[in-house]
Amino acid sequence: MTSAGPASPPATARGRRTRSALLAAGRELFEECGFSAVGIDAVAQRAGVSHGTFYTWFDSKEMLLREIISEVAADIFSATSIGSRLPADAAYARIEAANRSFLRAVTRHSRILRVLDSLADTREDFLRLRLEIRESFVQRGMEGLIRLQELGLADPQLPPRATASALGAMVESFAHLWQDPVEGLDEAAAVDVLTRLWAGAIGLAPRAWPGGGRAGAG
Amino acid sequence: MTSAGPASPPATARGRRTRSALLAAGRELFEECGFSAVGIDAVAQRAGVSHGTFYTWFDSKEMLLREIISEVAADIFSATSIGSRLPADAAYARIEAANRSFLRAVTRHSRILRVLDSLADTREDFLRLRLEIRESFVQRGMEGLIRLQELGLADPQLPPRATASALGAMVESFAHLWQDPVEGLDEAAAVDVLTRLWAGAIGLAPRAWPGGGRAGAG
Amino acid sequence: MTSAGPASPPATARGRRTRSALLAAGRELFEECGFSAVGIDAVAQRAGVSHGTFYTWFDSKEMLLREIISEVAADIFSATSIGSRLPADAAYARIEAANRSFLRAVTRHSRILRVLDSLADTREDFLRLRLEIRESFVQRGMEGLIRLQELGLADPQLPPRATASALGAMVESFAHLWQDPVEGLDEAAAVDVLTRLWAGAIGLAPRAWPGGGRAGAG
Amino acid sequence: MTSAGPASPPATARGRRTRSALLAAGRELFEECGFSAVGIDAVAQRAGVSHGTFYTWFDSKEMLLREIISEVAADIFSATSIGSRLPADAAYARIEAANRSFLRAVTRHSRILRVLDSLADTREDFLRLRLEIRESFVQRGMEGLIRLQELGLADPQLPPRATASALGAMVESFAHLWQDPVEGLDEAAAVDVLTRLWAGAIGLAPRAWPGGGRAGAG
DNA sequence: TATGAATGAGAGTTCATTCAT
DNA sequence: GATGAATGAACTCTCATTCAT
Repeated sequence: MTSAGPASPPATARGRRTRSALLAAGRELFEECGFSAVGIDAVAQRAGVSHGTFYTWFDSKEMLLREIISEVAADIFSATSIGSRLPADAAYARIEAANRSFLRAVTRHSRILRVLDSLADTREDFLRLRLEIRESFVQRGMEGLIRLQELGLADPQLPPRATASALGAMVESFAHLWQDPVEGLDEAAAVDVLTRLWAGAIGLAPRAWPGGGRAGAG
Repeated sequence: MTSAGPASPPATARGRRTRSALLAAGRELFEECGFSAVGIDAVAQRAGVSHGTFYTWFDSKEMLLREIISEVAADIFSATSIGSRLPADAAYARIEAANRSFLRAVTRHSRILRVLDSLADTREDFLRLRLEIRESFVQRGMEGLIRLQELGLADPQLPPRATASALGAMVESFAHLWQDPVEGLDEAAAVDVLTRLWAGAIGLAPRAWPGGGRAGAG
Repeated sequence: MTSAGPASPPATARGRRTRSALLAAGRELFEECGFSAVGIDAVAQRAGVSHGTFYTWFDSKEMLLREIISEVAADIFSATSIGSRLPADAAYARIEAANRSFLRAVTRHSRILRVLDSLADTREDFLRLRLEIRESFVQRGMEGLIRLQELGLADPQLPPRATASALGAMVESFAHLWQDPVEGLDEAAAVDVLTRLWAGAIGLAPRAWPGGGRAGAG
Repeated sequence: MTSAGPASPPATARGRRTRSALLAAGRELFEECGFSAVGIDAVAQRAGVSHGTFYTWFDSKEMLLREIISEVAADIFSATSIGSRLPADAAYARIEAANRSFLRAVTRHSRILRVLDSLADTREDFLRLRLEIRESFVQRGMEGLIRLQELGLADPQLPPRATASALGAMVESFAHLWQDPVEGLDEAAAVDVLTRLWAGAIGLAPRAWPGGGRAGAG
């Protein structure tokens, strides 16, 4: 996780308030307009401070974004690391729980993550940041898959890393596309579909499915 | 598909050459640096003409990108519409063929598609363009799924549109992550994994798999 | 009168036609948009020839204007030099005739004269051109005034040159303000007012007025 | 009168100084070179600031001009609205006073008014501004004429509006032509001539003239 | 003669950043 | 800490003019 220190840490209550206001204003504006379309003027104005004050708290526009993203990353990390305290045989339920919390986390930060994406395209450091965020979820999926393969509950021919990458991307992309309850799917339904797809994809054994197997297909 | 007409079409061979050179230079630079980091000067210089000449052929930087993307879109459309002349029962093979050509097409244009992505974030018109490009593949996947569901060869509980969206996103995202033969997967292996995931995800019936079923799992 | 030679004189009928078309197009556009807002492109396009052809016939945009103005100047000169063959005692009628023809001439060329004005402001050569055009009318007014003063028919205290300048400017300005039949005055009425003002201004003796004097004023 | 607000009003003495310097520099340069020939760089340089600073105080070159002209307009308005506290029978003296102050005001701003003229030719908004400036003087002349006509002291056949327009234009044009003490006329003489012409033009009754009538003519 | 592509100086404008107060 | 004025590099775009064909 990249550290994104302030120009100098706030020493007073007023300083803390100003800094937070800038952080919040920046996040809102980046989400609304993207990175390059947002000027320092706009950030300062929305935070209710003058132009120059921005540089009291941040070294640059980029550092502001970096710090915003740090917060987002921390939130996503915590979303992907909790849970998993389910009994080992409840594979399906664990996948479902993981999908739900990741879907929620990504949806919550969808817009700012896309801002990050657009910078990750050309900037090495942001790319690393981007991959780190994904990694926590992918890692977890990979470990789960390996365990299931070892237990003979998942298709042993699947390469764990690539599989987790692909399925992680599936969930994440879906979260972005799904912005608002598009396609008539509420969260529960979305999680349901994604989990069925995931479970099927890794060939999760019928006895590990809720109801003991998959309905309908041959 | 948005039309992206030139200021005026070239009337001479020299004009055609210059225009192409600008198009090629633009594509290279956008891929290397992203949209906003590329100046007209750089494009003109790489094309070997003066910067004023750029405006002989394009109304703006944006129009240049639009035209580049038109070419990309056309290429992806053709990649996703050919084939599928396999016998109706060879479901797995058809999915595999579709995945292969889409994976190839997206990989081929990976960088420029990400440039498009970054603009799609804040610009309505580019977003539409982006969705159109995806749509051709999603549409095809959806139709295939519906047919299989009707034949009783795929999980009937899956909502076709959302499923095709999610799986399409999986393939596309994988293509982006997979930039260079990362993870030790060559194209054949990548297509194999993705197709296995896809087939499993939709619950493709064992008798439609190559070898009559999936190895190993439960 | 400033000569405004072409880059080279037209040697063929086609050449003559092209040249005229450019001249006409230039005049129309200058009148519609002013000098600096008109591009060579626009002139060429309206004349129905290609961009580069313009320079076959004119050295520069400025030379085009110069030539257009030459035509205008010639027209105004002829308008201010004809007539005056009225009997010497018909002073009022002569003033009226001069005013009418000048008013007409200026009205006819009102817009292009203002284009000239705007350049005359900062360009010595155009200023000279501008003054020359005025001069023909002023000169005539001055000579008339001197004759009338000598005959004891006009206020002898008026300095001829300044008086003719001021009254000439009055007629000319009126022509510009009067663009279209504004103020409900038709040409006859306008000429009538201007002539009454002129005659009164120079103190034209009552016996030289139509009807032997001015109505009403004590 | 069009308002021409700054981007934001200066909050410090330094800001006020800079803004004034830009205004003064702009006025000088517009007067010397005309509007379109003056670049922002030149204005900034003459004001002794960097060109970016210009945009701290003005939104555009056009707005700079607009503000300069606002000042001019205000000055001319005040010049044409004061005075007229002379006894009602002193018609000639009142005309003379009005002519003097208008002549002075226009002379003072001659060059910038011509810049305005050149823009008024093609730009609706500047035209309106131009007419407003004239209007204050014309209006006053018209009202004066009507009163004199009612008192039987001026030619009743003259249409007030057109008459005031024409005579106003006479004075204004004279001011422009008269740039420097050309024609050997000093201000007093110029005012004298213009007032004689004006008084004669409207047929001001002899008893209202200084000395009880006009010397010499018929 | 006519064409249309190429040129490049120069325009107006933006904005991240610096700094004296 | 906060302010707001100043900076200047960089940007997109225009257009009068040149010239090979």
